[in-house]
Amino acid sequence: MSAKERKQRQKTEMREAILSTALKLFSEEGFEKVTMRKIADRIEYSVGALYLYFKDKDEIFFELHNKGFSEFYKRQLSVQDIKDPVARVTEHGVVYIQFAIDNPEYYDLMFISRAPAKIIKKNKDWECGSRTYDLLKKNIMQAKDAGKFKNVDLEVTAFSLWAFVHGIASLYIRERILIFPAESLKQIIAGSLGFLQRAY
Amino acid sequence: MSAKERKQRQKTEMREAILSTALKLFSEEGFEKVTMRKIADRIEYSVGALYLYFKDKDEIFFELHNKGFSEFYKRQLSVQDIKDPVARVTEHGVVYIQFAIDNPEYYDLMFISRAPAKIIKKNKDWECGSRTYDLLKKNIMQAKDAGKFKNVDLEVTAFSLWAFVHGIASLYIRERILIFPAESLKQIIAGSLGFLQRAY
DNA sequence: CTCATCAAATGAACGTTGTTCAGTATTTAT
DNA sequence: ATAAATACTGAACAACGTTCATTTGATGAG
Repeated sequence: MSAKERKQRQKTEMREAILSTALKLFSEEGFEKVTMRKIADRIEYSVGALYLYFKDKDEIFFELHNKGFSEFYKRQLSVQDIKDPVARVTEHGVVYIQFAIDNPEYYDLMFISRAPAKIIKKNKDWECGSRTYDLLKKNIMQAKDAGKFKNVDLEVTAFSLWAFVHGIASLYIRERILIFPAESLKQIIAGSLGFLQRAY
Repeated sequence: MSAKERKQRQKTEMREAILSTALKLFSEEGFEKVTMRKIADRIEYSVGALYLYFKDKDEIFFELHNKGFSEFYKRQLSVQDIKDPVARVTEHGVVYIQFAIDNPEYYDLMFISRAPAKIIKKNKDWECGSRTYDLLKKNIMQAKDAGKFKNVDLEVTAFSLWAFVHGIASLYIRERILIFPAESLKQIIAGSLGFLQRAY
């Protein structure tokens, strides 16, 4: 059955080619500038060919959104190196914001854009996101054992921390904090992460 | 000079007609579905006519964004009824999120969408936003006098509170919190506002 | 009242976009 | 070698924001 296997391999190879080309365009010009025709041009196929491998543009973006989460999870996992569970929780936030700053296009696609939302809705569980979320919750629980986050629900705590860092990241990416001069921005963000720790 | 005056009046009337039609479409179908042709159809003018009153679509959206801020400020101003300055700060957050839930399209345009960003950038100061922000800072200072927010910079505090509620609002609007069942969502949000108070 | 002037409004046209599908080329199986 | 299945093409479609040569309609002068 090597024929069928090869077929399968070629199919996934083509999918990968499309995705990596989309990713390149996407990083170069931002995901709003990525068009089906540009992708097709780069891989030297016709536009129509793309639709043999992906249902529509949103499906391509959904796959990129997954790739983003894979990189995101890797970064979040690195906080486990830290011994102190409380510092670990804080580091989740630092890493979160750093990811958003380093990969604004990815972040946008993952947490802001409506593009992959349809599929997220359909899948209902959003597995790629919850993996990281579970990690955060685990570390919050360990911080609880160390005496922090007393008298507050775990779900509420996790959501609060997420909302906080997402708020910072999304205001930054969608350019709503031009009020602050670029120099002081870093300090304000660092300061606000400090502020949040008062709630521990 | 009544002729010129009438001209002027007609000009602003037309602008208002365009804006209110755009607003209607916008509330009915969401701002991403609003097209120049649909606006033109409704007011029974040709597409080209719109461009005699607005430079481009973004300018229309920028005006709507301003209208949104006007309503937003009205709501935020209502917190001044509350005597206790600390409760007042908390109420800023409650009102903020309620506004986002009641007017998701407005909120999107005001704080998430890229549509009015160009003009925001050009104007540089974002007056409509800073008016509310100043109100918040004033109330934070009064809460400081009442013994809260000790040892933390005013700018950092204000930004932190904003980022927090914006995080909640934007995750809600861009449908990233489908994880939580709809029933418990309200409680989680209420809980997280409680969580934030631990940092006061 | 008539006519020239000028702003206001039109709508066809342009260059995009995502998506489709009848037709063509290529590969596979007999 | 030939038939069947699969892969691919690219013209075409509808909808988008935007532009501009043309037409319309109101205004004021003679």
